[in-house]
Amino acid sequence: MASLTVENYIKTIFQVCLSGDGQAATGQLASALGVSPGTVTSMLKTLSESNLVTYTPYEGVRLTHAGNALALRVVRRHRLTELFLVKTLNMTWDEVHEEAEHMEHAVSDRLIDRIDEFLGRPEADPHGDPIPRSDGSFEIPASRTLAECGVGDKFRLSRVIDQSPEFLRFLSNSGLPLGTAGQVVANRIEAGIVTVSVEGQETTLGRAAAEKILVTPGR
Amino acid sequence: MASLTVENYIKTIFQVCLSGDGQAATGQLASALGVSPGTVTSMLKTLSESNLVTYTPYEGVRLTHAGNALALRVVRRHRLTELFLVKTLNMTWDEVHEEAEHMEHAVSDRLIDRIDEFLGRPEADPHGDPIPRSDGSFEIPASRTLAECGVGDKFRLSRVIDQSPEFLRFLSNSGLPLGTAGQVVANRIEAGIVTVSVEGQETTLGRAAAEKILVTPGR
DNA sequence: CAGGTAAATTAGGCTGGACTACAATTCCCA
DNA sequence: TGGGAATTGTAGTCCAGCCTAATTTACCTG
Repeated sequence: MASLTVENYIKTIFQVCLSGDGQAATGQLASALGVSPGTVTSMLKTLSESNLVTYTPYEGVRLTHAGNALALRVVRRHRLTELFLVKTLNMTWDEVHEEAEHMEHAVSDRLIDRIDEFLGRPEADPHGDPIPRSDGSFEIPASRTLAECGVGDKFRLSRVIDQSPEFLRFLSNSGLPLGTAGQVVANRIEAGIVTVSVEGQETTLGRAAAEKILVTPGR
Repeated sequence: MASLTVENYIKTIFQVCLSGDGQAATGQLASALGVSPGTVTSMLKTLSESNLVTYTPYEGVRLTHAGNALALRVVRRHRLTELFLVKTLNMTWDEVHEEAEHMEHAVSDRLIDRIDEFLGRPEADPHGDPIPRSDGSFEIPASRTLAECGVGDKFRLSRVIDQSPEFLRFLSNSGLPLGTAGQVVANRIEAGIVTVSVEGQETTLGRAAAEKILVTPGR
């Protein structure tokens, strides 16, 4: 049985690998986990001995098949927990991450499967993050960032990368919850802004914010 | 912030104290927690230094005010979690204890308060165990064991002490879920059995089983 | 009231997971 | 292409929790 610490390392390696070149560097893990680089190095050896990762000193770490499977289980627990809290208790998308961060290590896979069934086998969590399935399969739907859209593009807001409570609350307050349909009315690279129109209402976002929002082509 | 281990020690001390003379012995804690006696002794010193317990070597341990408050918070989290799982996912009373055992350390008090509200501030969990309130108050309703009832007594099944899945399933299968109303038709101390009638159906229990079932006077 | 037994404590040791300080490596640029 | 900066790795230390074995205490009974 993987310890809470091991699960967190594996999950973090998974996320860093996904958002980069498929490898995770010691320093990235150290800052993501809030521990010192030396601690990460020694843990990577441990994980390597457990055959959860392949580790090449001074180069990086990547998940083995077993490591990937564990990461997907942890991510699945996290995301289904988030959605469960939203659906049952009417919690908001900015509240659930913190709770799920702890609960993901405490709920059994059996319980998670029941939650999955109760929720009707959802594909995504409240932030639009795809949910790994119980058979270990995992697909990331195609999408692009709002910053990549051209003027006139119609879109549907499908996923939010920056999940800080502040950003999520900003989106809610701006009438931009998940699933929102809209159209890009301006995208000025020089000025670093993107303006969208949603139900007649225009909102302007900085480029950094627009890059944290994923969209699919709108209707 | 109390560690998972500390929370488990405090909760166990609480339970042992309640079911006995208000003190917990080292050996009782060791077997309840599944650790060696020596381990308990050293942990009791730690807890004592944190002012969660008062510890007298060779005599026993009892909770301080702070220790009692912590125990009630853990018990509250456990019991509300159990009821939440039963209400939302239709889990059965023999399934939820194990899950709650882990989740009680992972859910925040804020989340628990929302669950409490969602459930309508219930008084008892699926086994009839009373739920400590958020203000720290805690009352144990008066009751007696089925073994203490006399022939002819009408009762309502209010709480089950033995919460092993096997026993709970036995009760369910015997038509004796929580809340069942019935009447004692025999109580033979020499034979060590108690026979009850529920909706015309008679069931005979051993004395040990009858002592694990609490009842309130029926209508 | 002496001695045996059961329970509790002490002593010493181990492992997981963290730290700091220092050494090695890699990278990048002049 | 050499050298400094940034990144990694190594070594040694610490603490929480656990163990076993040896010792001490408390209690009970003859």
